[in-house]
Amino acid sequence: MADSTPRKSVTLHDVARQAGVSLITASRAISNPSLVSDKTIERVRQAVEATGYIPNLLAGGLKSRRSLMVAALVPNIAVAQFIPTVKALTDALDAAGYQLILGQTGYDHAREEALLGTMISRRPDGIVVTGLVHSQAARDRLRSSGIPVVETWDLSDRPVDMAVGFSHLKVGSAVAGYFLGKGWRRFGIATGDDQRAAVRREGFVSTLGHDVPTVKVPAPSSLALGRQALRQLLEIDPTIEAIFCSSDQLAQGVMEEARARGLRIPADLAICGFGDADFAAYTEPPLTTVQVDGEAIGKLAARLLLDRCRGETVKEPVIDVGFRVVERGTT
Amino acid sequence: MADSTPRKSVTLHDVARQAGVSLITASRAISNPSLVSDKTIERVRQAVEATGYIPNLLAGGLKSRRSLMVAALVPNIAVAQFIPTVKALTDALDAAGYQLILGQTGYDHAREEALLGTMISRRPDGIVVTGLVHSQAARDRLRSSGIPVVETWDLSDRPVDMAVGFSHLKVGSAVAGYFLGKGWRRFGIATGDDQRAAVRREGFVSTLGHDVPTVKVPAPSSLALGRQALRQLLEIDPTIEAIFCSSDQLAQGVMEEARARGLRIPADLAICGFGDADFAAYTEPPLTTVQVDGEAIGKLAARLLLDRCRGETVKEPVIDVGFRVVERGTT
DNA sequence: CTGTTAGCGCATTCAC
DNA sequence: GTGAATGCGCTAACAG
Repeated sequence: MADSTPRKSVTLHDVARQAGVSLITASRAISNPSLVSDKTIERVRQAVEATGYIPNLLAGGLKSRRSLMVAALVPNIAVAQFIPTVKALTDALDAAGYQLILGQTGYDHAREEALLGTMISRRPDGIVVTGLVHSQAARDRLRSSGIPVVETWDLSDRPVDMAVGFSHLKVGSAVAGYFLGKGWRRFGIATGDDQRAAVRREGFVSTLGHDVPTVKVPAPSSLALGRQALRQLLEIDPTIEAIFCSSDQLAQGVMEEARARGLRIPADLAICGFGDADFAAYTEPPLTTVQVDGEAIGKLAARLLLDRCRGETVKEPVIDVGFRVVERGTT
Repeated sequence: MADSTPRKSVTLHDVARQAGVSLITASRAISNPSLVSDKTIERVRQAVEATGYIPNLLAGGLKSRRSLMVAALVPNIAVAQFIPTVKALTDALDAAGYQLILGQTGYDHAREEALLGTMISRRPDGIVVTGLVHSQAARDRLRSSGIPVVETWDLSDRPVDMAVGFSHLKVGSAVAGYFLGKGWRRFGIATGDDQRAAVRREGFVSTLGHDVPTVKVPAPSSLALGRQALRQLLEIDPTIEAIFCSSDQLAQGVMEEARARGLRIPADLAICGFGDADFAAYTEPPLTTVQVDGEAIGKLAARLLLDRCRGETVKEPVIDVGFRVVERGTT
C-alpha cells in the first residue's frame, strides 16, 4: 500500500497480460465495450484496477488521429468579457471528453500567429479563437491544417472555417441611435485599445455623422481605468452628456468617478457599457449596457466543433448571436 | 497557391526527403541545431518552408516522454480570484514552451478526482491544482503517476508534492483581530460556500471566541449575491457593525446594498473583502480587503514545475506567500 | 466476439 | 557531423 507504481508506468500491455487477453481486446474493453463480451470486460476491469492502469491518450491519439483536445485562443484571460465563453466552452467540451488548451495572444498579431503554430503542432481536434484571425499567413496555415476552426465574438463574410459572433459595427450604431433617441447631443467614448472596440466606436461615430471625444485605455480595461477615462474626457469636454464605454468594467469606473465628483447619473451624465457583466444589473443605478450572450457563443462554438469531430457537415457555419441594448438606470 | 496540403499531413519524413538528409538529421536541425552543420540546417529550413511542415508534438512526446503541457485545475474559471494565477501561470509556462490544459472541478471532490484521472491520461509534465487535493484516492494516484504537482492557494503539512499558498485560518484571525482593534463588537459574515472560505470563517470565529451571523452564497460569488447577503444579514441582526466578506465581489455588493439603504460606510457599516481585486482600491469609498498575491502564486507554481521538469530538486517545496490586511475607506 | 499485423510520427540509443 | 535501426503506447484494419 506504500507506492504501487513508482517508476515504470503500467501500460495496456500489462493490463492485457494480467487479464489473459490480447492487447487489442483490452483496448476495446476500455474504449469500445460494446464489441467485447461482458465476461471479458469484467476481467479487464479488474486488471485495470489491480495494476492501477491509466491510459495514455497521447499514444492513442497518435494512431487514431484524435487528440480529444481543443485549443482556445483568447487575447487575455484577464478580460472578463470572454470568461463566460471560455467557461461554457470548457464545460461543453468536457462533457464530450475533450479538454481545452489555453493560449493568450495579447492582442498581438505576430504572437497570435506563433501561438497558432504551436497549437497546430499539438494536433487539437478543433481550434477556437476570439475575434477573427488577422494574419493571412495564419489563415492559410489553419486552412491547410485541416483542423476545424471557429472564430468567435465577431463575424466575417469569409471566415477561416466557421464563426459565432455578432457585428460590432451594428453595436456602435445601435448605441448611437439609442443616445440620439434620448435627446442627447454631446458624447464621449471611453474605450479599450482592441480592434473590435475600435469597430464599435466606428459604428457609433458613423451613425452620429461626426467624430467624438475619445479616451483610449490599454487592455484589460478596469474600474480604475474607467475613473481615469472620465477625468480625461471631462478635461476635453466638460459638457459631455452621455458616454459609451467599451466594457462594463470601464463603465463602472466612470460611474464611480462621476459619483465622486457629485455628478448625478443619468441627469448630469448618462452611461452605457458593453457586455452586460454579472454586476451590471446590480449597480446603483443599474447599468445600461449592450448585452451579448458570451455563454451562448461558447456553447455554439463547442457544438460546431463537436459536430465536425463526429464527421457531420455543419449546415450553418456562420452564426450571428446578435446583441441587445439593455436600458437600465444609467440612461 | 490554392491549398498546399489538403489531406495527407506532411511529416518530418517529407522534410528529410526534400532536404536530402535522413530523418534524424532533419529532426536535429529543428530541435537541436547545435548538433548539425549550418549548411544542413539551412537546407532543412528551406524544406520545412517548402513543405509547410508543422511538427507533431504528440508523436515527439510519446518517445521523449515530455508533453510540454501542464494541467491546471481550478474550481471554476468564473471565480475572479484565480484569474491572475491562471494568467501568470499561462504566461510563465508559455515562455518556456509549455501550454496549459484547463479543467474545472466545480468545487466537487468526485469531479476533481475524475478530472485528475483524465489529466493524468494526457501525461502532462506538471499539474497545478487550486486548493489542496481532497480525496485520498486522487492523492495516491497523483503520487504514483510521478507527475510533479503543485497545490496552490492553500498550505498543508503534507502536500501531495509541492505547494504555494497561505493560511486561510490566519486570514480569518487577522481580520477578526483587526475588527476588534477598531472597537467593533457586532459582526456578520457573507461567504461563498467553498472550503477555504469556510476555514477563513473558522479563523475569524475562533479569534472572536463566539459564533457570528453568517450568510452563505453559492460560487461564483458576485455583486448581486453580495446585495442579497446584506439583506439577509440585516434581517438576522439589524445592529451589525462590520462584515467580513469572502470575496471583493461580495463586498462590492454589500457596499451597493448599504448605499441603496442609505447606510454610511464605514460609520454605519464597516466592510472588509478578500482578494484585493483590481477594482478594490477604486470603489467609493475604497475597499478594505485582504491582499493575496495571486499572480505570485502562479509565477511560483510555474517556477517549481519548470525546475522539476529540468530535473532539478526543489529545495523549498512549500512556499507561504502570506497575505496582508489592506486598510482602506470601508473600515 | 477475439486476435494478428502493422504502423501513427518522432526521438533515443548506438554506430559510423 | 550524420545515419540506421528500434520502439514510445496504443488503435485501425483486416482476419479468424
